[in-house]
Parts: sequence; structure tokens; C-alpha cells
Amino acid sequence: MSDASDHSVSTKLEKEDVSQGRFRSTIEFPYNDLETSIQIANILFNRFGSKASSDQVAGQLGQVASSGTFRLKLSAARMFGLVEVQRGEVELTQLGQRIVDPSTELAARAEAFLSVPLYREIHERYQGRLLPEAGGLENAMASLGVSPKQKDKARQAFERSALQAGFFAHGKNKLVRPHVQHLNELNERTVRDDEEEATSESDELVQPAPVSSKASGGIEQLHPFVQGLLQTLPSPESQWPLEKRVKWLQTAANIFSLIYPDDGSASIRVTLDE
DNA sequence: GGTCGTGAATTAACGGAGGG
DNA sequence: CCCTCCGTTAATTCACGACC
Repeated sequence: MSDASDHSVSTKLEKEDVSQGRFRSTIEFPYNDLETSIQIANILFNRFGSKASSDQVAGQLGQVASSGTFRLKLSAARMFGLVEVQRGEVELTQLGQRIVDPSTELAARAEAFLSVPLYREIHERYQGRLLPEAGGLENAMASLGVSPKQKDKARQAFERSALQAGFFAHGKNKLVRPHVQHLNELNERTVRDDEEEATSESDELVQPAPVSSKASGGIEQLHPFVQGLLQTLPSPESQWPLEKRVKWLQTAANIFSLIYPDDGSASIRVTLDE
């Protein structure tokens, strides 16, 4: 391990040999997906308020802060703009606060996705056009500065994150930023007892991803927005205030109206009966 | 049932930045 | 200047599905 590497000539030579073949990426990208980063944001918010030591956060994940696994996860959360890391302290950012709030989560997911320099470049390059297949996409990533040996990992994390952020709502070969801004506005209006319209926006609705023939499968078969919604469900034993349940249910209703076309003649409003 | 391929997770190590 | 922290890369291990 590390203490065995700081002496002996042969070890030093090995280190030099290894470093010669090492290519350092010139553009930032995460090795973990968006969902993993949101998990860290949720831990920070639900367990610690908004700030904790990396030891504490790692402990919640059953890992130690010094492990590469945890550092990769934390690094990803930082690239997505959900946390700031400084001298062993991890703090939730404003975007992180929004992503743990079901009423602003969808827009925050899209924003987090585009916070990653590599993903932003890919989005700009292929906006409204067909995405190349795996090999082509990896080459595109390499041309943007990703280490050639890391392009497969970069592509895999990219695809998972794009799905989780709702960018694959038109299929995995098209990267389309979800129109979730109006969804959050709609949610706020609904909470304010304003129930008019919500219908004229149907032309810019994100169409549901085509349901495959194996549609009876697991959560990954669901629309990314629904997947995201389910991820925010607290565990069965935890405290879940009624007001937050209402917020969650209202968000669910809004998502359903977004992804399942209807005639728009009515809308669902969730209220608390006291 | 065995094998093969692929993707995900984990571990080990390198190198830069910054603090003391 | 040394040490620690942090981000990154490479290699290895594990899990799982497809195919024969």
C-alpha cells in the first residue's frame, strides 16, 4: 500500500513507468452518476442539516473518507454542483438544497447535469441532433479531453446521469434538456391555490420514453422523472411530515400530467385535510 | 451448467495544491 | 520543505446476462 511505495529503487522505477503511460484528462467529468451524488446531498440534508465532515458523510455510506470509492462519489457530487468540499468539510450548495426538495428537484437535476463541463460540452455539441453510438460518443469525449483509457467509464456515467436527469426522455440517442422549469412553476402555482391552465404547455411536454417489450421489469423501466420521484421516498421507518407528503404527492401528480398526455380539462390538487 | 463479455464497484497509487 | 488533502487514473474484482 502507500507506506510500501516510498522506498526501494525498483518501486520508484515502477512508479515512473506507470506515470509515463498516464494521460490526465483535461476536462472534468464524474466517475459516478447523478443519483449517487444526490444520495450524498440527501445524507447531508437529512442527517446533518447542510454541513458535515467527510468522515461523517462517509460513515453514513458505510465507507471511510479516505477510500477511493468515497472520494469518487464526493468528487462527483462536487462536479454536479451539489456540494462544496473544503479541508475535510462538506457543505450543501444552493443547487444541492434544491435537489433534495421534491418541488424543485426536477429542474435542479437538469441544472446539475449541465454543471459538469464534459456533459455541458456534449449537450452543446449534440443539442437537437442524434447522439452517436457508444464508440462514437467515447471518441467525441476523448476529443474533448477525456483520457482515452477513461472514455468508456466517462460514457457510462454520462448515460446513467443523462437518464437520471431526464435528458433521455426522447430516447437514448437524443440528448434533450427536459422542460421542467414550467413544471416547478406549475407546482408553486398549484400550491398557491391557483389551478388555472397547465394545459397550453402540452406542446412542449417531454414525451414518455418508449416502453420496451419487457415493460414489467424494475424501476429502471420507468420514466426518469418517476424514477427520480421514487428515489426521494423516505425509508419506511423514518419520520415523514404530512406537509412533505402533500408536497411529494402534488409533485407526483404534476409529473403524471407531464408525461401522460390528457385533454387538460382538469388538474389534480393535493390538499391536507385537517 | 459452463463460458464469455460487459458494466459496476472497489482498491491502489500518482500528482498537484496548499497549509504549517 | 514536508505532510496532508484532494482529485484523478489504472487495475482488479465482482455481478449479471447472453449464448452455446
